[in-house]
Amino acid sequence: MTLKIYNTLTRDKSEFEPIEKGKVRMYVCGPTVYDNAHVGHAMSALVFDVVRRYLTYNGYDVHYVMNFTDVDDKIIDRARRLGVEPIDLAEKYIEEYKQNLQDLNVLPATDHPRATNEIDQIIGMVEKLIEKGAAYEVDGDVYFRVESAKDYGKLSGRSLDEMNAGSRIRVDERKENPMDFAVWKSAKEGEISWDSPWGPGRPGWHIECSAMNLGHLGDQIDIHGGGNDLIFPHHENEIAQSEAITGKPFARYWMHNGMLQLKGEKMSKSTGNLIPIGEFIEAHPGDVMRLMVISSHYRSPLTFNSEVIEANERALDRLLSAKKPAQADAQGAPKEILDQLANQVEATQQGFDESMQEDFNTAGALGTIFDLVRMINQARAKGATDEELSQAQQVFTTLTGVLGLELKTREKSASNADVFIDLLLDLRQELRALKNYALSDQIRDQLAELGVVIEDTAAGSTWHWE
RNA sequence: GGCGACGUAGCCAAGUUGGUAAGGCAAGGGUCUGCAAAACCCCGAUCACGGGUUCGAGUCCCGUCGUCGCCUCCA
Repeated sequence: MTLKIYNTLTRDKSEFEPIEKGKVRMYVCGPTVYDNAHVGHAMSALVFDVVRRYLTYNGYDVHYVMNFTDVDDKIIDRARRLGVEPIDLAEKYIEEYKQNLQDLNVLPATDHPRATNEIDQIIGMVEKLIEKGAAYEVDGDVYFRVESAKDYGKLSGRSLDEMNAGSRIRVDERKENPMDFAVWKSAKEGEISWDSPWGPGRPGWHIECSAMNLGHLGDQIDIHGGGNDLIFPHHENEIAQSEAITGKPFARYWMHNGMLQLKGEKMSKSTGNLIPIGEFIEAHPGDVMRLMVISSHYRSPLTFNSEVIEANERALDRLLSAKKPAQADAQGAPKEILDQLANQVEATQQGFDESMQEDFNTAGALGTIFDLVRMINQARAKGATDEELSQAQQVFTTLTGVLGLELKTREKSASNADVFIDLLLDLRQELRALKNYALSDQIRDQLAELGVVIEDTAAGSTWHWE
């Protein structure tokens, strides 16, 4: 396999080679847990879930770490306003996020570390940075000295000169360079804090990710992921800190997903245009969200609106159609059709890999899966038996599984109304036999209004919830 | 102002190293059906605009217009 990955650091696509053969160390920046997560977070989680699944599918042993930032200004502010402890607030949203991920069929990370569990490690790192002259303390705060990192700006493609020149940052006189950033923040009166050599305080945002990386994955990792809004300053700073500490190149491949666009704008807290994951999940299957994400390239912005949601709901139905069993009276399909089906299975397997290997081109991969769907349905329509369909359906299930699609066949229901609906269907069947179509259609229409969709086939009628 | 990405049919969207455009949704026509539904078949673009390189460009170069992201917390 020759997998190519677009690397933000080098700004090109290059062949993926892990540090250690057969193993992948992968870290993705998780959310700051001060409120419910929105579908933009879901996009990022889904993108990297697919990356992880594809690597696993190719035989890599993937160690996947996704962190939670569970202490920072926003958490503290919100907790204070709500009159609760910051830790409890964070805990609540961590649990909620984990549930969101489960609803989206995102595999749990190998580790889900949190900043507050890494304080000792962080303090140790800050000490080391000071020792090495890469950080300095002022009034209980510790700042990273950006000028100590000779290649600062290499990820985001900026230079310190440029940044300082057009700077919109209010200058803190205590800093040596306006771009210096906090690795340790002194606590204000009454704020949650931990003791440190510089007095009570808490970690800066960037250092915690460095700590969790180094602590859980080692000095060097293969893939570091996150939204492209994190490139600067977060990931830039993570590199500076980590490399200052270890003296080694930090992550080999930096992957960044594009932003989800709602009403033509990035979905974000500050502008108030957002949809919580929970809200979306209540209205649509998780597969719909996933389908939206994988039907475009992960680095592009994702168009998110009701039209696209609806289109993908239909697309999901179409995928589900491939799983349907043979017709009740299936006699076997003509050889010509079965040959075409076999060819399509092969073409799809090959096309899937070719697309995925090209920087995880999930949209292309999905396209070739839809080709298989059409061929399966065609074979079924031409009388293929379950036996004749089975191999193609297995491949279909495997490949959609690599993309993380659940494709749960719609259960008849989760309620105990089933027996009554079955009863109505039986009744309707008899009315149809008597050619009393007025009444039988009335049953169908009224059930439809209640969300029950009836499908008549040669072998009888079936139903499912809308 | 600086850095970066993008602009492909009504909508979403793919397009590997340049050789005449995947797929999904919608719309329309047809098969099947008592009628529907589902499924199947048929049907649509010269790729923002202008120039250039080339035998040949959506795919490389330059310019114009437009959209978006980052530069401040952010997936």
